Amino acid sequence: MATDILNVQVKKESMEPPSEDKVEETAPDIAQIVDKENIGETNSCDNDTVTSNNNTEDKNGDKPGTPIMVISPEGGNTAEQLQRMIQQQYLVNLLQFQQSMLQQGQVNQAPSLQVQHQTLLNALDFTGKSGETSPDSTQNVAGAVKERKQNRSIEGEIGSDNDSLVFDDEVYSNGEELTDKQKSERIRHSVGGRNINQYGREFTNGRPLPDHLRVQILQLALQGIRPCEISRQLQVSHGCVSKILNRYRKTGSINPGQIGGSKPKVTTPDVVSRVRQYKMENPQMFAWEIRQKLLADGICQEKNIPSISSINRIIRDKAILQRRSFDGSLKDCDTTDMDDLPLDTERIQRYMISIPNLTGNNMTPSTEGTIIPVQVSLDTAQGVLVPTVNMIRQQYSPPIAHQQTSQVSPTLMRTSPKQSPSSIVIQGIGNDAIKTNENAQHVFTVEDLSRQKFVSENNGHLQPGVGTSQTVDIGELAVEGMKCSSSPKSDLNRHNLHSVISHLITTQTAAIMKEDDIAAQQLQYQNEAAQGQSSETIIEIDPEINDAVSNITKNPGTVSNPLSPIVSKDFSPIVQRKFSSEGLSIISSPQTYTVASDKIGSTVPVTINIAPYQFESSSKDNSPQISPALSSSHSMEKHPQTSPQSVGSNARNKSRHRSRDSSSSGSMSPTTNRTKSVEKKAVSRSNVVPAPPAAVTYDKYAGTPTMYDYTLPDRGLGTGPAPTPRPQSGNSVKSHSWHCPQSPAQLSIPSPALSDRSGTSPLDLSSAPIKESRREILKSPALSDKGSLSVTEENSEKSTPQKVLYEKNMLIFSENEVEIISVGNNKWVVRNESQLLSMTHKGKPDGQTETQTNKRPSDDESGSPVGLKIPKLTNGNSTPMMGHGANTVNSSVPLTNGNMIFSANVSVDSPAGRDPKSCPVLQNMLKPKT
DNA sequence: GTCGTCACGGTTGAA
DNA sequence: CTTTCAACCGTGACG
Repeated sequence: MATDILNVQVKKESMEPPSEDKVEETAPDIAQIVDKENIGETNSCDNDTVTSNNNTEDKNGDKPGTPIMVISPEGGNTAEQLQRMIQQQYLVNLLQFQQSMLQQGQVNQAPSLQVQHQTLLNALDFTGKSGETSPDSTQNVAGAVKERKQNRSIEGEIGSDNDSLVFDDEVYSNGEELTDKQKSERIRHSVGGRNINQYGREFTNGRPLPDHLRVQILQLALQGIRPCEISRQLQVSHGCVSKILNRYRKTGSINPGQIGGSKPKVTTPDVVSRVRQYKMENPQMFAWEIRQKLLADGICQEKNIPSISSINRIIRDKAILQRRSFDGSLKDCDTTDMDDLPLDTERIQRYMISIPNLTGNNMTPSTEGTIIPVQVSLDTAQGVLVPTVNMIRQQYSPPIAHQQTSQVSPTLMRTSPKQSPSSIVIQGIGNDAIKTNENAQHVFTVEDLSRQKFVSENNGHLQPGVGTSQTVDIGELAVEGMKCSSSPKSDLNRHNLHSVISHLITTQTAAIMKEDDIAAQQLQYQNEAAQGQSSETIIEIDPEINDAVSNITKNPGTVSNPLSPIVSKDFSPIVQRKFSSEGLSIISSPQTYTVASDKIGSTVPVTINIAPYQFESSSKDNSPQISPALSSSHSMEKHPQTSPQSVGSNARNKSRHRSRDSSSSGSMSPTTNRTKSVEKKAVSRSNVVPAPPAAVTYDKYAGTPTMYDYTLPDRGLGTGPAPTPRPQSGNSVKSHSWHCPQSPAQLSIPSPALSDRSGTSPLDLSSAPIKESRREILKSPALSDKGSLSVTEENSEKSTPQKVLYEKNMLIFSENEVEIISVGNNKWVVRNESQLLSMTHKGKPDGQTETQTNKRPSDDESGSPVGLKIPKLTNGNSTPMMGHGANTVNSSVPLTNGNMIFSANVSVDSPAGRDPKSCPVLQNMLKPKT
């Protein structure tokens, strides 16, 4: 009351200081003060209602009933007023406290008022030298106020005090009689940032609790009063009381923290240069290693050491700069000679797909026609093939997206007018699920890409910068992509996922192809495959390719034939899983690096269903970072000459073949007539084991292919412990960058993975809450159908999962696929939401792109917002990329609270006969959010 | 009923 | 000067 009045008077009217005698009142005189206050006809409320008051007139300025004690028209200077105000407030606080004690019958137990007096002052600790302040000394108080002015805005402080002290008479007159509804209503109608909390006390959102209340909270707590009681008594939310008391316990202070302002910048130019230097000296260095080195070298101290993310940013910026310069160099290349190169585009495509990092990197859902160029450069110095991935970021977080676009390889972005009739849609590359669709409507073939100036290959040598010098650790890129995923959402992608999916299901379900159609497509595809037109089903190894593969395999580090971007004719590692006999399939491509001397990007249209995946972390067979599907592919890699049937269980093989057939059916033109003989032929051919490209790569690392799953956490950037090499060499993602000499734990870098998982990398999602729906999914018809194995099942067979990383579900529709990843409870991530969105608008294929020349994203940077104008890839027939809306805006938008987004594009294949709604995950997603 | 936690909407001030 | 961003705030809901 009195306190409130005082504060209000000072702040609002900033005028009359309290009468001098009041100021000099000391604790023993509280009774006197009380009397005066009461005399002041200020309150209609009783003494118990300490906070009640009549400040309304303060607000309104015209309301009678101003306490006498406060009014003093001839107020002194502002400092004096403030000083007096504080003193008065302090006294009132004491009064309130005493009253509270009385209420609780603790008055006798309370310390003397003098003691309380001093205690309160100490608790306030205005200047950090609270012991010097004394209510008896006006000068001291004034000094305290002055010091406070220096540290914090005195106005703000007063204002904060006011926040809790100014009450609306209307509110207060009702006092506790207000119902919750009324209170909430008041809060709703609060004006000027002032609100009324559930206890009826007015507060200003965002401003700290006034000091006197803080002190009271502390005092009451020290008296043994329970927080809930304090909360009620002081009309402060219990959360606030808890917070303040916790702070007091932890820090010994009840003062609020510093509000606003910025931390001193730690990424000084010196640090930046050092980081870049370290990275340049050792490109495989992890961010945490760099961090450690900064400390070791004395560049930084613990207090000003840049964070892992900062270091990564520095590195990324550097890489971007390099990429830009690299792109510039590519522009000068003569590409005319490349147009007629007889490249096997499908193989290139497959290899593209097989590259592990594509998934993780392609965080931003590419718009249609997005090509993810992949460079596999030869690190001759180390005798290791170092895959380099160029990411095309269509958009997204302005800074990142902008940077990412610069990484696009110009060669890939240039679309050759010549188009292959194969009509392989290049939409993007799914990291682990690739499906070709016979219905591919988007014609942008790998051949197109191949016709692009594949730079140096034609010249028989790797171009500097393309190869080793421009090598970018895939892990970093993947991490970068991951980070990108968390970037701000695109405003253009505000579509409600629920509505989108609903629409999808509605429209796509009706369009599901029938079994006959699927079979026909399979036949066609197989026929074509037999003719060597389709790489998907081609299992027979082309002698040339085989030789090339062999050569590369034997000399992985010395492969220098630029004209052999394709090592293997068949992308055998693509593991296809058919989950049902209905033509639904999930295809996982083992992520293996392929020896492609240039950047290749491709997309395969895929039809799908709902195929739940589960990634499980395991220190045993399967690395948690590799999808089960990849693991399964491993066996193939181990036995490259073994026919697919010999790999794994019969059921698996069967399912694999089925899925292959199913998926492959989508990649061919439906116009071709298919005969049974052709089918048989194709089948027989399919038994021939293709040379696995995986064998070509990374012999240095136990001869295991380097694979990278988008599930991989930050590998190269080191937010956590360096992942241990995968036990299964075949599937393990191995790169020198993985071999960390020192665990981050030694660096005191917190990593949840340390305690319970030894083989996971820092950003491993396994830390994310696990959906318990695994069992559900296994039970779901989609997976249990006819004994077909789900990836999850397969994975569980191989190893005992210690922790489920997350759950991935594939929404597969006739021509599109949406990958939905469940990360924790009610947290969903849609990897290629843009596709999802574009699917819903598929009725309006973008026809404006027909003649448009593809431009590098960097070219578009200047003119348009990043990601808004996406280069449209067209085929030679000027067929616009369809179905994925060239104008579709990238949207790795976290659903709900999804904190991670994986936006790798996944191609889709022929329609599946399964009802998408059978997916439990989808069902959950479609549930109205409560 | 109590209490810790956290999302939310807000404020603040340095960059 | 405005904008951005990251700190903080108290509240209220949740478990």
